[in-house]
Amino acid sequence: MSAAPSTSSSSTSKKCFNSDCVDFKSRKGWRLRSGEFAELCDRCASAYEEGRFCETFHLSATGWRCCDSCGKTSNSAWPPSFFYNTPLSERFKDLSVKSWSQLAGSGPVPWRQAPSLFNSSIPHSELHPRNLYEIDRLNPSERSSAPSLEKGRVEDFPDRLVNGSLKLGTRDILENGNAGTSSEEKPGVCLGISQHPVLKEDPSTPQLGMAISFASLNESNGQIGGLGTPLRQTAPPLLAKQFHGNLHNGVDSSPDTQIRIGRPRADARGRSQLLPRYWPRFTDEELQQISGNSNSVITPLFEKMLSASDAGRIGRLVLPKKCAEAYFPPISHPEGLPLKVQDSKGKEWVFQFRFWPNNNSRMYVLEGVTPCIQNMRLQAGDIVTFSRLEPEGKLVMGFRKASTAPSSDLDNDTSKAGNGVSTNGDVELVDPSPWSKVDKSGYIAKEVLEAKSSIKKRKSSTLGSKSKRLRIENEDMIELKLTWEEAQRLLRPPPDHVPSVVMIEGFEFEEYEDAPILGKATIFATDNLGQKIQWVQCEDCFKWRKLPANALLPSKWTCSSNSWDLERSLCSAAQELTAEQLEDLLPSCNLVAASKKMKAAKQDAENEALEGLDTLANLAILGENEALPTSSQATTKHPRHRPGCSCIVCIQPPSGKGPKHKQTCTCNVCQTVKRRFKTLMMKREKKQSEKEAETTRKKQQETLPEKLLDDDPSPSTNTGSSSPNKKKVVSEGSDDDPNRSKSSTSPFKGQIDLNIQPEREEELSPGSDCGSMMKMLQDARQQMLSSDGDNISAGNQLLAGHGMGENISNGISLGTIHQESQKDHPSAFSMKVSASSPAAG
DNA sequence: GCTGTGCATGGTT
DNA sequence: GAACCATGCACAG
Repeated sequence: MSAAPSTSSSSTSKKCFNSDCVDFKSRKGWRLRSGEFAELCDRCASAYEEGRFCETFHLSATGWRCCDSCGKTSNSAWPPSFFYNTPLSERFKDLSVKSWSQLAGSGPVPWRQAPSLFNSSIPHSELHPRNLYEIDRLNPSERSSAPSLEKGRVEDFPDRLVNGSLKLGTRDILENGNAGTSSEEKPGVCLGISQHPVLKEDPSTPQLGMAISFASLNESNGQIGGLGTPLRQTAPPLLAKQFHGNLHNGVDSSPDTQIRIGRPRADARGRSQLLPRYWPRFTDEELQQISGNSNSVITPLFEKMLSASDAGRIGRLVLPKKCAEAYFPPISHPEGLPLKVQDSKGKEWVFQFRFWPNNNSRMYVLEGVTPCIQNMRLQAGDIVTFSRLEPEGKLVMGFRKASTAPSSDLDNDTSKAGNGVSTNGDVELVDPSPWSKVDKSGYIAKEVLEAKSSIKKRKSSTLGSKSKRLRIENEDMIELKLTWEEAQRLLRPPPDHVPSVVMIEGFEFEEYEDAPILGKATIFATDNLGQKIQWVQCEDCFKWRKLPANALLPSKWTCSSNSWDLERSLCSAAQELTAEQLEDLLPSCNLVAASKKMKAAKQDAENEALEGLDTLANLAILGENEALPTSSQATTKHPRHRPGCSCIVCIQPPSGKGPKHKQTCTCNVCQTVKRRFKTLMMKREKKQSEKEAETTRKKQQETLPEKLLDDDPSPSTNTGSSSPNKKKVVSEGSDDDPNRSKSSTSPFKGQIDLNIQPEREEELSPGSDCGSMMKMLQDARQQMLSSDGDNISAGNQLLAGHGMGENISNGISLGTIHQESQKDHPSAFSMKVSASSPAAG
């Protein structure tokens, strides 16, 4: 076997991709892994188009070659191929008699056992939905215009009868290389296959318990097509377009046949039957993960975004009909079959694959998936992928969290980034919940953009198609709330890159030639020396650190990353910024709180305390008379919870009349509430004391002449605008260290009353038992919402400064942010905050 | 009353 | 308008 490797980079050369060729390139060949096309000379291009090259991709030796393993006898100097446009006749010439004998003896083969496009290196955008059957029906001349046949749907699914011998035969075929057929030689393959409607229930159809193996084997080796002897006579031109990718899946069992982990790859046959949203969009990493270190070939079958029903507790995963019929064993009885599925970790699950009669059709479901879904920590909006390992034939169920799910709409390389949102840690910008993730996949962006400008038209997406059900409900749209300005702050140009600024609807937008970087939100300022700096908050200790203004930070930043100030590279180091300074900085940067809140939303659901606080706050906000979603719904929809979560949040009944917490309760939730409340109160006190001090000072200045006459040193006559109790607070002085424990003169005297209402100092008493924690939170929120901006900011800033802003309940924090955003940025992204909205619930 | 099952309904493509 | 499919809902255990 010779190799004439040439890489995609050859595009810079004028030489043909085939290094053995001295001609100059002039035509495009197959798609390279790089996404470019191999550029070929006429001669090589013709050879390529005629299929005179190895159809097995050899990972270890890129480029063209002749391959003994797959039986190609083409000019050794000419390249292997992805079998793109390979005439069937060429392929079938390579079939060994042995293979066909075996095939003949294997009986009818489901159409789905036909060749597959697995491991195609052709991006989805290059793959036209086309199933084998369709392809099979094409004659060579038609193949050249295959795309025009896109709509040539196959009305009748091929029979999926399978018998036990088929598997062996199939495998044999696979192991013996190409088992393709040509229209000339095996004209009956497709016809025979297709003559049986898929829904035809043939009682004689063998019911294979773990039939995946056979199906997979067959399917993974497209060449097999309908292999029954009678079908051979009618085999249509096979395996043309579907082999955008190499056919090596199982075709070539030679040692050098290797999995090519490439993205995306799929079975064109299957895909042609499937809606695009079910097309498998595996990344290399995913495939690699599935395959592990084995030499198994992965056959991506399909994927599906989990609906609420799928991810719910019912444990029924509705399978796309065509996927089920294409890739799963045929079932003729509603009871279905048990199906072994291996997850990406190698754990094996057994689901019941069955169907329900439905409108003269069927609904296919996998039952019993709840444990698996929970094990994978999947939620509605996440994507489950089904693939098959060859030659084992194992069905593998993978998953892709919505946060990293490639856009099901984008068939381009951007899909890897997924959802149009960078996955490089920036997902924290949005809520990690499935719904928010759904959001991320385009909906929020769409809505935001629509709301803010007409920059981009709404993109219909798979998600959009499911919009009614998957669309974020108002009450779920709680996390992302950024103004353009804020969003701009998050965008950083790549280092040493100066963005150009464009004006859109009165807003300045920085345009980056290269993709901007979503960095950690920081506060830019100028230090005493007049130097531009930025303040960044440590993810761990929440202390603010001063960094050079040009420091480009990752979305997650901790003190340990502080290479600019080694003395403060530890969380234990004191914060340079005083509370006052921080306070001065923060009002203009609620972005910080917002971003942190979003970041918190991304945090794993393990932080029960914080979650509990959120929900408790929500409960308080909504009021006990306002219904929350049922516990199950909450579990499903709560941004930070997963189905089955039994934390205090998720177990809250719809009425909110969940478990009450006593003052002595020391659960995480209560402790967190206490801690936050304490901090909040400290901040308030401080604020008030400052106000009072300021007022007093002014008053004193105003009354100074009088004071000269009046020896009364008491400031008791001051202010009037402040609470009568403030004098006492003033006397206590402010506390620059928000972490410092409250002074003994606090109304709480070291004891936090979970039932108090923070803003009503007259009600602040240790013994107060006037309300529940929920009521407290509710009042707190109401106060914050009804307070002036300063108070709002104070509360928000305090919490943000303590790294809690992000953990405030949605209602509180969002309400706050919303208000400020509306105030400061009339065109702020107005992500609904119905969770905290009075209209909600 | 809860849960699971099977089917029906209705939105979406 | 048909097919698909997410979800609702009645019913049984």
